[in-house]
Amino acid sequence: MSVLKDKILLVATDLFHTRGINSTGVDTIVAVAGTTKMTLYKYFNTKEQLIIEVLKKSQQDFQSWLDEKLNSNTKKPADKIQYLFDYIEEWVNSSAFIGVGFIKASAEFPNEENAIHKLSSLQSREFRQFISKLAMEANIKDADGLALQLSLLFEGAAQAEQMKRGSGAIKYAKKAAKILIDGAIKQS
Amino acid sequence: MSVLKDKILLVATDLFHTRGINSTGVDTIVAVAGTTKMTLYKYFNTKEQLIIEVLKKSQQDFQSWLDEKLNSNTKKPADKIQYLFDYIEEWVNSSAFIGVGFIKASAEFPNEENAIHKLSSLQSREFRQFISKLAMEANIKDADGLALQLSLLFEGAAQAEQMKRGSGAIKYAKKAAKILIDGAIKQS
DNA sequence: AATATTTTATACCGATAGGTATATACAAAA
DNA sequence: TTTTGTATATACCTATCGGTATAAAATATT
Repeated sequence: MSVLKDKILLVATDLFHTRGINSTGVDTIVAVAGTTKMTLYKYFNTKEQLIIEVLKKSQQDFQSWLDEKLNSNTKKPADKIQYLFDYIEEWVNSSAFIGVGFIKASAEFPNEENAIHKLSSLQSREFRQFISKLAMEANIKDADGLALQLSLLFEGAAQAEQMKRGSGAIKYAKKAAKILIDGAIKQS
Repeated sequence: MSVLKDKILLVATDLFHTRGINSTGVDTIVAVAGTTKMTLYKYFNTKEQLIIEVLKKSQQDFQSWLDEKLNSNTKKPADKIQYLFDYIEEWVNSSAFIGVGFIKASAEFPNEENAIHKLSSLQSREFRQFISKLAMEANIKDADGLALQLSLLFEGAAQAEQMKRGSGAIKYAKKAAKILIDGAIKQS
């Protein structure tokens, strides 16, 4: 990938999170990235396409980071779900955390027919399925149900952190997750 | 309140939720409301002021509805928290539900210094305190902690419903809430 | 009925939105 | 060294943004 395309993606990601997507013009992006609109539109057909690529990259980066964290922990796969919120907490509390892309995007593009909204919805669903897989490996009976509940805690905590940075919401989300996981295990 | 001001507020509320706040221009609002910009700017100094009044009214309406529901149920105040998510479910599943204003607004105005963001943050905090009061009346020890957890479920479910209408997330949020409430009561 | 006052409608303001036509700078290939 | 193709920069397009000056219409007062 071109170094400039990468720079544009990086800058756009930051600006979208700190100023909002619709409030960030392409002129601002290229100015901060130190390039021009012609260059931007060479790599991205439209602003919508840029938004979509930003969202995809953000989610991929997070998933990769999370996968590695979970795998570096050499425990049995069945135990991964127990550590999920520890890593989520680490991620949320890291200085690099600037929010969850698909949460913000779905708010700015509420129309369910919109391509960006559809992608956000898909990413949310995929993350839930990822949790569900962890739950299944932990032999939890209602894996999908637990995954949905944990994803609500995750999205709620991300939301809370967006409203007030350093809210500490994730700490309580983690506690709630433990209660729900333990309860689900008992019934399995 | 003037009938036209009321109409503008109503139309703006709907458009903000269905199209997004930043994506809805004042021209569109007055066109749908059947009036003109001069009239709008007579009642609201700026678009920001209109947004703020829309947010305040939305939250007041929801709180009033919820209060009445909780009070019409003639149970002891200590039991109200047990029914909280039943009413939230009713509200979310009603056809009138179009989302939670402060959640969307905080996503569109991420800057913590922004007046709209500050209001969103305040409303989220106030709702959490409302839940905390219910928890205290139910003699729950860590009322604030439980309230925070329940608010995460609430905001997560609202988020999920925003991503995919009719997701059924609220049903599982309700189940999770029951587990957390029962657990908190046991420790009190 | 004539005047005074408020409300509404039209037309416009500069700034910025996303996007592009054209020209120039710069490589690599010949 | 000249040619050829690609990447970059400048300038500009139309549409729309939030907001307003001004004039017409409607209402109230005398």
